[in-house]
Amino acid sequence: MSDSTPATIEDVARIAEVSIATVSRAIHNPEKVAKSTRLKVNQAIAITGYTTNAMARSLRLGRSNMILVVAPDIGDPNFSSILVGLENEARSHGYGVLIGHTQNDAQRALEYLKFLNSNQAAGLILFTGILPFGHDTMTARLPPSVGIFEPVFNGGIPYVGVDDMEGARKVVDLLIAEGHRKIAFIGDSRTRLAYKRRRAGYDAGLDAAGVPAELRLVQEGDGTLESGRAAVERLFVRDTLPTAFMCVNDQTALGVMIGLKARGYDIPGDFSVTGFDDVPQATFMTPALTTIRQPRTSIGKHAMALLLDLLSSRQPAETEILLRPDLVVRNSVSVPSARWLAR
Amino acid sequence: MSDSTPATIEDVARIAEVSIATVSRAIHNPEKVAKSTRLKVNQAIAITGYTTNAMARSLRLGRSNMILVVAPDIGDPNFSSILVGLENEARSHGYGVLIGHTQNDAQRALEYLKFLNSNQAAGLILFTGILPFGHDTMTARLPPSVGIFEPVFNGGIPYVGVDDMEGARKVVDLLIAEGHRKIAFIGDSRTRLAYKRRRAGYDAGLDAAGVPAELRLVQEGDGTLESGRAAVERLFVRDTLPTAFMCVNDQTALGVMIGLKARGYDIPGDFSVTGFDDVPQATFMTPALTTIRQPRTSIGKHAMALLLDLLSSRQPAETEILLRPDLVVRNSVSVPSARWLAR
DNA sequence: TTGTAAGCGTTATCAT
DNA sequence: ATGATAACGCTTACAA
Repeated sequence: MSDSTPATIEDVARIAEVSIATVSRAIHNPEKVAKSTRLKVNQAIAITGYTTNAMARSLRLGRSNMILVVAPDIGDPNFSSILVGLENEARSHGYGVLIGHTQNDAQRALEYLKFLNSNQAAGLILFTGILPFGHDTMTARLPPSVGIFEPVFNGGIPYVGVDDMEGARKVVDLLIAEGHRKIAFIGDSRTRLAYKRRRAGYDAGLDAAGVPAELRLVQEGDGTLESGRAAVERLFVRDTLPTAFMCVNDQTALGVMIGLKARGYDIPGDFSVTGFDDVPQATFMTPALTTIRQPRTSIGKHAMALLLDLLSSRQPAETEILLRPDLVVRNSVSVPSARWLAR
Repeated sequence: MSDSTPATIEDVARIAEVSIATVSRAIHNPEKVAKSTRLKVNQAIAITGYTTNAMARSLRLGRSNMILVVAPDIGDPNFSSILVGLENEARSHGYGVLIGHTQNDAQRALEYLKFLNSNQAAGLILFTGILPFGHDTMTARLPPSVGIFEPVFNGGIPYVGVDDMEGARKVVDLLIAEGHRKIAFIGDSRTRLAYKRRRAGYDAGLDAAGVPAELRLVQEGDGTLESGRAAVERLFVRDTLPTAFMCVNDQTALGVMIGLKARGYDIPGDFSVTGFDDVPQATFMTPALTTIRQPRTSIGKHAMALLLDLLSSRQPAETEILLRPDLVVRNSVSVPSARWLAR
């Protein structure tokens, strides 16, 4: 009973007094074996504590029950919530999640490719910004894959993201509703599609409200705290100051707040500031940041579900799933300061 | 060349004009094959793009190259930094990291046990608070394992943690140096060893400074924000107020700060507050929290290294590795308020 | 130094 | 409805 080596299908077969083929069938095609036999097998399994050896199974089947999740930075707090969604969905379908951390390093990424080549992973979840393994030719060798946040390989791979444009619209609409007309946009000029979409939402929102776009109010940064602070400095040099700063992400918003405070301004008394992402720190900023929440766990869940569908090739696979982001109203937005309106 | 199915060892052997045994040897025991043969094999490998099929290898070897990491909450931001350390170390030794998320649910944990039974993982990293699989008898069935933060199964499993007592000492010493004598300790009465040790550090620090311990200043909570707030209320009912609140963790400290602010006090003007852990939000609290930093990435690295050692049974394995925590001085501590000293 | 062959635990094909 | 058996790709005695 308390054997040192784990029970194999053969042990089960011996105890149940059937062949190993029958045991295998009893497990995977119960309807193809007689009820009485099934019973015997189940008892034998209970007695032995048998579990299928996944290695042998994968070898035989030619594919594993692992999904490789590759991200540039698994230490990113944004990553972990998505991981929860990915993991839950995978587990409930009998899949395990293998994680890889590329640090945006192609060499690292290549090492993970080996997990795929060596059949250790049946599918792949790719986080934005990676797609590092070689080039187009690579696509052919890739197993069923799903991207997170953005299309990969020019749309060759389906992805799950958030409707950035809608999120940005919600922000602009709030700002407009509060009475703001001079709204700066601190963007991110890096190539992520998400950033472009947030900018598009800004443009569309202004347009819908009949507010003429002022290009001088649009500052391109790189999504870092520092670039937010720098944008404030640049804006203060011009003669046109905004009454609100709409930022491409929370990091940038934090930078903007720091820059504004350094100049002695009050938020939201003198200027309103908004972010995007709702990072964990957003609640703790002073003032607490009004921003857009990414439904992270949900993104993970959907991405994994899509991948699992791909694996069983049940569906032709949608190429894009966009989730609805929510506006989180906290304390960094109020009406435009009379100080500027007066000018 | 651009075959649809991945190359096997047989393809390599055919091209190199040797037997598959020689190929295997050329890969894993290069010194046991002639230089010229090795060359031929390497060329053939390059031509075919061969990668060892990990499934077949693991099946044959009887163990995999995966490490299962089981945590109660993989969404916890503290988890992700440790994960980075774990992952880096594993990868650099050719191991992959499989993650499991138990949500403190024994049922979930059991599902992961299957990964072990089915030979999908060669080793196990356990985060505090899990040890959910059955009881002692289980220990026998466990593969080489390492705990994080705390001993598992009464020390049956080695672990890597932080020297909590030393960390707590650093906090007390700081407080004492600033002139505090009435220092409250807001603890966590749950069974984690770490909490006991932090308390021990508090006691030792007071003792070393010749400050008599006042039991009334010690409040036991449960590590949550709410328990910090509650502790403040309880303390204010007594007649002995502290000048500083030393908290068992950052969450509790946040609760204390909220409670104090609600009563109209200034931090650190009226009271000093300290935490432990240095969670990401600590910088963003107002005031920024003075706390103890857990060397998370390093913990992960050491834990994985220890496990890998265990796997190759090179060492008798130390049962405890305690890392040195650092004091992070920010703005929540200053000298005791004259207001209280005057009393 | 190299080759032959057994066997790791499965699943699936083909008989029965 | 069930059983025998080949094959998945690899590592490692054992022989040569």
